[in-house]
Amino acid sequence: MQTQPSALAQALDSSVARSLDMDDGLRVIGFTKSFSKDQQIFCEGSSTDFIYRIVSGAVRSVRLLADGRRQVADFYLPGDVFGVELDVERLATAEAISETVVVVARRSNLAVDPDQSHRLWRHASRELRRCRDHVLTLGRRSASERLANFLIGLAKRLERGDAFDLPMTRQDIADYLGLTIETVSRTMTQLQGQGLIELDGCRHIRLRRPAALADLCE
Amino acid sequence: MQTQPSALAQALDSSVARSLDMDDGLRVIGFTKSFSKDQQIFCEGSSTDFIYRIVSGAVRSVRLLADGRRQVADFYLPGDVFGVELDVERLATAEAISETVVVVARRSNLAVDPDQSHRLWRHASRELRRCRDHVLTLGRRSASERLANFLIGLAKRLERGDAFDLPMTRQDIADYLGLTIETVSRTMTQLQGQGLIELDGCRHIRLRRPAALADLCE
DNA sequence: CGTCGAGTTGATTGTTTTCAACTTTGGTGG
DNA sequence: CCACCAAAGTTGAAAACAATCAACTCGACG
Repeated sequence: MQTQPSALAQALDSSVARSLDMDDGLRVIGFTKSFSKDQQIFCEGSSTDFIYRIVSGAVRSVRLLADGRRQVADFYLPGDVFGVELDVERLATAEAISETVVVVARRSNLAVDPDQSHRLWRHASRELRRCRDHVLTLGRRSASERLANFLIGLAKRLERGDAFDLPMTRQDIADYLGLTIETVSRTMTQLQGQGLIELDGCRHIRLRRPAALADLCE
Repeated sequence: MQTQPSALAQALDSSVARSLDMDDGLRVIGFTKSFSKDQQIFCEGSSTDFIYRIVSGAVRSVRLLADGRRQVADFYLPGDVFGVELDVERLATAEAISETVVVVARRSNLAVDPDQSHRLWRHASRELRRCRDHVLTLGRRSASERLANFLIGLAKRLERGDAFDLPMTRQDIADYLGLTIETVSRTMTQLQGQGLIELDGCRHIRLRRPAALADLCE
């Protein structure tokens, strides 16, 4: 199964097609493509025919209200697949948070294999689960619960143990958690004051008492 | 394709198996089953092998935090299919809001037909879309924006024009919108005061200026 | 007609936002 | 290498919004 040369595929700034065996069994032949900080990967309303897997860097999925209020729907980290949707049009915009490399594949090339198709749906299903957890957080948790929950989830996904670098800015975190940047900042300080986390610069974090943090999330 | 008699199918309190041609093309042979107000249809952690379609009544999907805070993930209305998930375990509990009749079908009976399977996923996809809209609402909208958005969406789904009965209590609305019952009540009164809606009793609503309501949602 | 659950309204509190000033960080060029 | 600058982050004070606590009203049903 070869990727057809396409306008978009040819426009990709990567040169070599690479075979990629995804963790979850998704076998994809795609192209690597690099994005610089804040560069758009796809935008709301665009076609959903391409799916992506992050090689390095990080991505945010963003939606805007008419007056500019911003909601970050999700973050994607190295190894994550994103952009899998059955709808024809994208509902959100995807942007690179930092210098980011992704593998791009044409969904229609995968979907012909029912087995691959099933794996694609597994991703959509994971997405739905994350989205539902997000609803619970935004609907019913306080600022400190939101942040604690966020940090624990991030630590787990980054697989770096209890010390890691935040890939995103305070503004991104705020827009993900439905808070303001000031509230995120204050809550970070507060968690640090309680000895639950340790900040070294504003990006590097260590979870000092992960269990106590987890208690905050209920 | 016949439904196998199963422990659960036999336990259903309905007698006749009925063939149902769903609006969206889902062809299902299932059983009808009735639920009384507040009765559980399925609970968190249970198997996802059955899917449901509402014949009459209404259903809420609910998640709870450890301390009892409640989040309504979604409402389902007559004609809606719910309970379609790829995960093995259910993440939320489904409860009848009022006297409710549903058709129950075994997902594994449908999924063998790739065409039916595709239609099932269409539902999951719709669910994801609704969930993402919910995130945007809970993350970034004020109480009056949340309520206006909710009422407009409900009016559209109920297909009764601008006047309809709310199938759910204030508490359910509050738990769906991430507010308290008092805030929902006050916001209703406020929207009425602005001439945007008209309340006749606490259940019957008429949207007097749908366009102005829609403006509130941005 | 009385009771109970649901809903509304009022007063007050508390959390988060807003506005503003200040500090830190990271990158760039002298 | 250091100084400077802009962007990002923090902190403080005040305001706004929604939550909480409490009393009251409405409506359905016996």
